[in-house]
Amino acid sequence: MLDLQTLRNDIQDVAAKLKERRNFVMDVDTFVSLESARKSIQSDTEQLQAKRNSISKDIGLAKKNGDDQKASDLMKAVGEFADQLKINEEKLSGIQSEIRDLLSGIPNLPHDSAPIGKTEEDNVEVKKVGAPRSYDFEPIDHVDIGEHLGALDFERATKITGSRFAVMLGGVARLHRAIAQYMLDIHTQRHGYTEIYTPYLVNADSLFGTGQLPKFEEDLFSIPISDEQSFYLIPTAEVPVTNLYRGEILTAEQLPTKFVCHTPCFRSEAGSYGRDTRGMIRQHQFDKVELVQFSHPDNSYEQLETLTGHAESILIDLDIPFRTVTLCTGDMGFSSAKTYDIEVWLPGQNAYREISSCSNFEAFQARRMQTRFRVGKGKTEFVHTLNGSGLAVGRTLIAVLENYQLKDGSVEVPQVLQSYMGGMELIEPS
RNA sequence: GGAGAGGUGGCAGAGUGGUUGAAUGUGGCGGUCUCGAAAACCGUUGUACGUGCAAACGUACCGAGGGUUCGAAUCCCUCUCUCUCCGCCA
Repeated sequence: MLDLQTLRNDIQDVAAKLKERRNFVMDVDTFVSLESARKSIQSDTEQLQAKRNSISKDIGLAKKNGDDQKASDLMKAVGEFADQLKINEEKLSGIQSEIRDLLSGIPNLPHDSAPIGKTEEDNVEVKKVGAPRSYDFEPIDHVDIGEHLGALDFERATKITGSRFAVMLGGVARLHRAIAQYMLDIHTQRHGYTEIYTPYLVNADSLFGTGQLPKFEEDLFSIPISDEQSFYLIPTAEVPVTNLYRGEILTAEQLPTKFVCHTPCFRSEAGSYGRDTRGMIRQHQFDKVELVQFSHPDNSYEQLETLTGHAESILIDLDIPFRTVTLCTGDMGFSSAKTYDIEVWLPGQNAYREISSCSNFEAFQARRMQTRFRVGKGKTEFVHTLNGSGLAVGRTLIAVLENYQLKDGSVEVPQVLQSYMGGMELIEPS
């Protein structure tokens, strides 16, 4: 959510920036007319409320003094504007919720350092680490590797549930677990994150807080629990972890607070039919190790750099080539002010594919969640929130399988993961 | 799942229709005293929004949302959470 005061003061400026950078057309006229209506109705309403409150106090006093005549005269006086007050109050709350609805559908303003562009073609590469290795055979993709190993079973997953699910077996299932364990250990021990375990089902308020609702409900799996309430399967650990401090006021000393959380993620992938239908790239369910930070506004951009570095370090340790790009303004998520994507090299696709997305949301989520901090006894201020995948476990598994494949169809276990695999150095066909 | 009891300020805990944004205690902050500290005493101590250059004034908020009333922390309804007992269960 953008700052309402800023919108009131600089609506044209904000609208121009949103158009230029996000190709988002803001309904300025509606906003301006709602605001001016709000202003006059609120002022009228509060004046009437003040009048009613003061007369009501006098009624109390009159009754206390036994002056029933005066009391009933005063009650009559209130009656003269009671209807008007009620109408005003209803109008006001209607307008306020319209303003809120409008506001909650406006995406975040990109940071000045985010490159302006429309599609992923306009993303800017900032870093390229490691060179794709050369193979003396034609590298195959993880689906074929999994098949050779007898360790990936998409058909049975489809039978059990449906398309876009996977079953992993034996060494590959263990490798998947090892990758998650390894990432958690690195981020807690080397990078100072606190491990956190959270619910996988969240309520609508939490999804509003991080920006998935109200606009992107079709991307979520929901579970109705009563006529008026649903729980939602988390699309990312960002949702429960960031909402940890929803509605709370932190102290400045608590910043930055850093959490790492391993969860499954559930996405309906509506609107992506036909894309990445082969293999594990795009699933309804996948595991992810997520990094979340609550930061002081003054250094959230430095924190974004270090957080991105934390995610990259996993690929460096695994010795898998990757590149990091700054997303252009047109390719960024709704809530983000700046995003780096880390793209891992997949020999089976002969391409770099997204494995992590690291974003600074500035106060956009904090404002929706009402997460603030206080300096000493001073005024409260919104925190900045950041998060990044560190990394997507399923895609890391794919990257390991494809980058470490051997000619005979077996797969080497990366050095750093061997201790998590009971010393196993090679995954062979079962 | 059944029965009962409750959600009040950082915390504890009063308050069942009328100057109650809320007693009292405690914690926090400022001060007096002291070489300093403790103790004691005095003062202060929530959030958000609106109008305003500001000072200030006003409005809303006692789990959430509705309702009754001139007036609601207090009465009514719905939801939610916590606790106790029973049942079930990893």
